[in-house]
Amino acid sequence: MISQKAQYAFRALLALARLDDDEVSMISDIASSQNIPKKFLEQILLDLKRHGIVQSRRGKMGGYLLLKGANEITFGEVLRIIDGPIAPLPCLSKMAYRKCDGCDDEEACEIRKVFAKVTDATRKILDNTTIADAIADPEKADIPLIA
Amino acid sequence: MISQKAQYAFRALLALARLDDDEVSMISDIASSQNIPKKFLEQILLDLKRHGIVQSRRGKMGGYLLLKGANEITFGEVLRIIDGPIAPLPCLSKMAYRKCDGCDDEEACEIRKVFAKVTDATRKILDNTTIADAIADPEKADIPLIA
DNA sequence: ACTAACACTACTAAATAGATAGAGATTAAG
DNA sequence: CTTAATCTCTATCTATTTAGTAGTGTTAGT
Repeated sequence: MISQKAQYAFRALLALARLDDDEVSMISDIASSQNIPKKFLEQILLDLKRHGIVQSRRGKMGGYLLLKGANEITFGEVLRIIDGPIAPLPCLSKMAYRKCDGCDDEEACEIRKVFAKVTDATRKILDNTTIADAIADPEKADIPLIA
Repeated sequence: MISQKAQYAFRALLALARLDDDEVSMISDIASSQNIPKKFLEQILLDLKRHGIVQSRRGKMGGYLLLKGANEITFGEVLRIIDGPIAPLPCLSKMAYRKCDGCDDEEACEIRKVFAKVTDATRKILDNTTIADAIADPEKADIPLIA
């Protein structure tokens, strides 16, 4: 399961992606429209800001907006920021590789082989689906990415 | 990430699958050969037993062995027993469906659509890979399951 | 200056993960 | 039939993570 926090992050980003150009959205507006606890959302957006996904304007008339284009923000990228590694085993993670406890021979590990397939399949989807794709026409989203 | 417990379960099952017919393996042997805390493994095997995956013999000369054939035990099945639902969102789980908090229209949810693909891909792999497959010749394991 | 907005840090409660402890039940062997 | 080996079961424990709350600080528009 992905965390509640990650779900909130996706909801917020989808909301921001639907804004018109140069329009901003306040934390409290996103919080109420997306059913997210305001103070929690604050932290999430701040985190996304630090990672270069969104930007903010302070003071009156301030708010949040995307920094990158919606078509440049992948689900994988966001999930890694909020929830950490996508790989189901530490030994399969690119961003946080670690040998599994008590595993001597990684190359021979049968468990690793099976979950390597899962990881590949998951990455192919999440790293090739952007916020823009998700908002776009559902029919289009089903067209294979690799022609 | 799958839990440490699930990793232990897989290691134990792979070890049991490598036994000769009618041979049994003691918890302590599996624990020491697979680097698993013994008392923890006890609980895991008991759980697998209750779910009809392994069987046990008590008393002297006792131990554990598989109940089902290694070619009938899928990774998905084991993972569901130990870690619970495979789906990354509650609204995508078959075994433990639940509406996501604050989600009104499930059919329209863009997040759900993206993660539905992840879930399908993951299930295809985990529900079609058995303990026997994992132990078998690695070349064979790469042959697509659906011809 | 006032006020509306984001920024930051710290704290907390509940759940989960990863065990550990110890008494009980069963069985083989002497 | 007693002993020792082995699985069975329930309870407990600690650390970490999750999900959130609180409060103070900073910035910007009017």
